[in-house]
Amino acid sequence: MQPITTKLVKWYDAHHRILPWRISPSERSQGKIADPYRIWLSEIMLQQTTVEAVKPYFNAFTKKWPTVARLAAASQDDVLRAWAGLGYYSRARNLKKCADIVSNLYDGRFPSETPDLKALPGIGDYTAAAIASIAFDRPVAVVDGNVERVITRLYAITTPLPSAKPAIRAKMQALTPSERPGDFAQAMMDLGAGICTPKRPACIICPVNDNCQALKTGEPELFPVKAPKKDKPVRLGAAFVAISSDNEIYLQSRAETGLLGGMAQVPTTAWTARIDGDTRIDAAPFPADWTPTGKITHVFTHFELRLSIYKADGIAARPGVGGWWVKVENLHQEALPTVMKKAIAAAIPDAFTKRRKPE
DNA sequence: GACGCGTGGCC
DNA sequence: TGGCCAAGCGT
Repeated sequence: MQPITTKLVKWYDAHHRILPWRISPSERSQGKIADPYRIWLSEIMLQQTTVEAVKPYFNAFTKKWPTVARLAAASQDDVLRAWAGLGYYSRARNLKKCADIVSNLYDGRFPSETPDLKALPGIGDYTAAAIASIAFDRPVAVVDGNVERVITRLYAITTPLPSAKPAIRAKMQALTPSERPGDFAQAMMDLGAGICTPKRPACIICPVNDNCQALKTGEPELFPVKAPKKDKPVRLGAAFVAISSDNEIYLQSRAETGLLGGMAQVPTTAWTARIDGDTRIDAAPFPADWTPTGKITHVFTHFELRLSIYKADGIAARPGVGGWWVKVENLHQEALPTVMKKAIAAAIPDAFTKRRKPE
């Protein structure tokens, strides 16, 4: 019987996904070489984010900024505007920082060894290994959520995550070949994404079902075992959509770090857990006829936000405290996170009616 | 090691 | 429908 590694690479040759940032085995045989810039960009975007969500952003970014030097020449605000909607905005801030370093200190060439890669902003254990493996053929263990699931099932590891991570990494390192380590890593991730899925895995067509200890238990879905998660608190607040007589709305910049750091917002109260369930308008950005116009709910990773939306129409004086006014039809050019688009849409239902993915 | 950090799709 | 999940990182 062939080893697991061999089976998976053969399976990858026959069944790999076609992705905008991927050089397939057949393309490589025709001389195509992986571009570390595109591998890096895709890996940053793919952190905790689905392939389908990433594709349009990846295409927009590479069209706008074909090289790391071009990305380094952009402003952080340009990058945040292009990233708006993709989430985890510290990734975009670190993306720009990393591009600056690679462009200026590394002469535009990404380092190929994992310690050097890990030293760059936004690149941790997983991403350093992925770039070293996929772009530079280094035989390092690439461990993401897919690999954790595949490995814990192959070996029926019952230790809960994250405690099991060292054991998972050791198993992955032992499987990783010196020939085509990048294709092997991508084979593990494609297997996890398409066959060895969290729910209802397709074990019947899995190329390594003979090797799977979890399948032998009869309940492969029970792997990986995870530590219980905490419940989400609810936070409350109010947001203020000011509309001028010229059909502009008032935006502000959020603080550079923390939640939605550097992104745009409409004025808002603090978001606090309160037992009275009420919000007040004494924190409005300027005096106006603030009218309740709806409520929105938005679920972040670690809390649920319920915002009461207030609207004021026909403001002529255009007062403000350090923000700016934007025509409603130009709102899509701003670095507005989804929660703020929801808040604005509560006051102006057709503000974002045209589907705006990136660009 | 635990926590802060977005968003959209799925059942 | 709401809880779960998706190619994690920084502190």
